[in-house]
Amino acid sequence: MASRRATIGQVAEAAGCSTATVSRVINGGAMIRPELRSTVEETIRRLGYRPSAVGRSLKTRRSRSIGCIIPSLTNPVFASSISGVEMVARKHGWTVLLSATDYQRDRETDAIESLLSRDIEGLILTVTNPDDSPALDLLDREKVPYVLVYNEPLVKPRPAVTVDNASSTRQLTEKLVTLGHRRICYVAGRFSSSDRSRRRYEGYLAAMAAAGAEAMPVIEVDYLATTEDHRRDLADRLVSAGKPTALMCSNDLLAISIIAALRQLGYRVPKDVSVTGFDGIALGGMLSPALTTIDQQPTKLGLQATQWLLSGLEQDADIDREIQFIDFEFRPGATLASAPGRSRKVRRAS
Amino acid sequence: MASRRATIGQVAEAAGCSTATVSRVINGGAMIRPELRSTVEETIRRLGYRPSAVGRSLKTRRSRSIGCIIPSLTNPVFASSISGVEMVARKHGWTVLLSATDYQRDRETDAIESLLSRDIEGLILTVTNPDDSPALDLLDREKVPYVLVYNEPLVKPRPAVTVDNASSTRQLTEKLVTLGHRRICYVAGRFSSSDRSRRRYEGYLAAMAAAGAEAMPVIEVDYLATTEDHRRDLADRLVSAGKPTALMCSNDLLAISIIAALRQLGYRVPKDVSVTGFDGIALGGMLSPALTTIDQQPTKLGLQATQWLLSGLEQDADIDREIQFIDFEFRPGATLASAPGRSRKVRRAS
DNA sequence: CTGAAAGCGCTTACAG
DNA sequence: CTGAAAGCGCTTACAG
Repeated sequence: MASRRATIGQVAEAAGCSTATVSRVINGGAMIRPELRSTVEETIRRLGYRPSAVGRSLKTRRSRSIGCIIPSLTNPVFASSISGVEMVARKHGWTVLLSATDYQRDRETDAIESLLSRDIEGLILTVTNPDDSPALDLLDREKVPYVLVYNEPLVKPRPAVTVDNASSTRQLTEKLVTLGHRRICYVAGRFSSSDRSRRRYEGYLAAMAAAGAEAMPVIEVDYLATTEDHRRDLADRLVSAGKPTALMCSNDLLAISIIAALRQLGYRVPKDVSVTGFDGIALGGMLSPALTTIDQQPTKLGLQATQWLLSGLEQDADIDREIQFIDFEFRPGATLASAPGRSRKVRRAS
Repeated sequence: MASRRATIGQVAEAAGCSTATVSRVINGGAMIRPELRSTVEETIRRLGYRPSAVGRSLKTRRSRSIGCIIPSLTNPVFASSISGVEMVARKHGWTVLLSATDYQRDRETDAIESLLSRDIEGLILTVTNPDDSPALDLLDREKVPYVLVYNEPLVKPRPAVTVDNASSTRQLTEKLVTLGHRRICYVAGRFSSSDRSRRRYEGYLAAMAAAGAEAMPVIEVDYLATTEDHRRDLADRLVSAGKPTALMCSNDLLAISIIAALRQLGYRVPKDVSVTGFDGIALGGMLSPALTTIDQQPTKLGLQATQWLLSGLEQDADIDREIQFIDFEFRPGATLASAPGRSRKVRRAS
C-alpha cells in the first residue's frame, strides 16, 4: 500500500507557519514575505508534499476533471478523439476520467452517473442518439456542461462538434456518380447505435436522387467482416442487393474489413468494386491501396470540443447549444475507381 | 454551470434522521429499522441524491480510482490495452484517469505527479524503459502500487504483464528462416523509447545466430512511413542494408505503414519482400493480405494487469514484483512468403 | 438500531 | 503580510 502522504498541516508545522500560509504559497497570488515563502517552498520540497486534489475539491467545489464517454476504444476514430481530449485537458491542468459504453445506450446513463459521483465538472461524449437520449436529458436536468463529439443533434439543440455528415457524404456520393457509378450501395454498421451513420445515409440518398440514380437497399451489418460466416453473408447481400459497383461504408473501420472480405471473395478493389469509408483514421492512409474516405479529423474534433468545454468551465459560462461544424476533406485514396465497363466519357444519367 | 447537488445533510434533514443513518443506508451492512431505511431510500430517490466521491474519499482515504499512462492513444495496441483496463475497472466500480506521454520519458513523471495529486490508488502504465525509469522509481519510493503493461523489466524486478518479447520474436524469426529467408532485416521504431523493441531485436539476433545467418543492420526509423520523404529514405536504407528479402517490424502499426510504402516503391509484398509485425492489433487481421504477426492479445494484457492491480488494492496487499508472461500466438497472415528465387527444397545455411 | 461529534485535507473570508 | 477558525461532504468509532 501507498505510504501516507505529507499533508498541508505537516508542512505548516515543519515550516513554522499556518496552513493558510502554506496554502497561499502553493496557490500563488497572495503576498507572502519572501523569506517565509522560501522556507515554505523548501519545506514542501523536503517533505515531497503534493497537495491533495480531494481536499482541495471539497473546499473549492471544483475538481478540475472532466469525463469522457465513448462507444469503444478499439475503433481508432474514438481513440483519436480521446487523444485530442487528453492533450487539451493536460495542457490546461485538467484530468480526464474515461468510460466506454460498448455502443450500449443503457450504459451511457450508468457511465454518467458514475462520473458525476466522481465530481467531474463537465463531459465530452459520443452517444448513440443525441435526439433521444436519457443520458443527455439527465445532464441537461442537472445542468452539467458537456460537448458532444461526432454526434449531430437535429431535434433538440445541443452543443456538438462534428462534420456535416449528410453533406459530406453527399459530396462523396457525387464523386462516385461522376465516376460512372449508379449501383451504389450504402453499407451501415447498425443504424440504431449511430446517428452519424443515419445522417450519412441521408446524404447518400440525396445525392442519388439528385443524380437520378436509384438508391439501393442498405446493407446493414452488425459485424466487422472478419470471419468466413461474415464473408458468406456479405456475398449473399451483394447479390440480393443487385451487384453494386460501389460500396459506401458508414465508417473507415467497417470499410477496411469489407475490403479484406471482398478480396477474399475474389473481388478486386477497386477494379470490380469501389469501396469508400468515412472518418479519416490515420491507418486508412497507410493501407495499399489507400482508403478513399471523408476525413473528419478525429483528433481535431476532440481538441476543439475540449477547448470549448474547458473555456466554458473556466469562465463559468454556459455552453451555447449549437453545433460547431468542422471542415471535412475528401481523401482520394485508391479504393475508388471508375465503374466497371464504363467508357472514358462520362455518361450523364438523364 | 452545474446546479448544486443534494448533500447527505439535505437528505438527512428531509428524511428526519442523521447523516450517519443516511450514510449507513447508502453503504449497506449496518442494521437499520426497515421503515427508516425505506424513508431514507425514498428521500434519496426524490432528491436525486448522489453521494460525492470527494467527500467520501477524504474521509475513507480511498478514491477507488486508478491512473493509466500510455505512450499514445493513436496506436491501437495501446488503445486496446486501455480498453481492457477500462472494462475491468468499471466492473469493479473503479474509475480510470487517463494520461498520454507521447513517448516522452519526461512526461511520465509529470503524468504520475499529476495523477497522484488526484489521489489515485494505483497505476497501470507502459513506460519508455522499465529498467531506468525515474517515474517508476518515484512510484516505488512512495509505495504506490502499479502494474506495467507491455514493458518487460530485466534488471529491477517490477510487476509487469507482457509476452516474452525475445522468445516470441525468436520464434517468428525462425519461421522466416524456415521459409528460406537469410537476408532478414529488423525495422525498429526508435529503440530509445521502447524496451519492447529492443527485446524483440534480441530475439531476432538469437534466431539469426542459431540459424547461422548473418544479422543485418537494423533499419531504425523515427516515423511511420507515410510521406514521399519517408519512402525515399526507406528505399535508400533497404539498398544500403543489403536488399533484405524480409523485414521484421517492431510493431504492427509500423509494419502496416512499411507495407504501404514498399508497395508504392514498386515492391510486391510478400512476393518480393516479406513483412511481419508484432502486437496483434485487430486491424492487422482485416488487411489484405492479412498481416503476419505475433499476437500478444493487447486487450487481454490490459484486463489481466488491471485484475492484478485491483486485487492487490482491494485486499490491501502488496503486488509481487514479478512478470506475468502471457501466451502469445503466431498469426500466419499473408505478408510472409518463401524467400524470392528459392526452390521448394529448403536450403540449410551451413 | 440511531445520533452527536470528530475529522479527513484543504481554502478563504475575517480579523488583526 | 499572517493566522485562527469555519466548513466543504462524507464516514465511523463511541455512546446510548
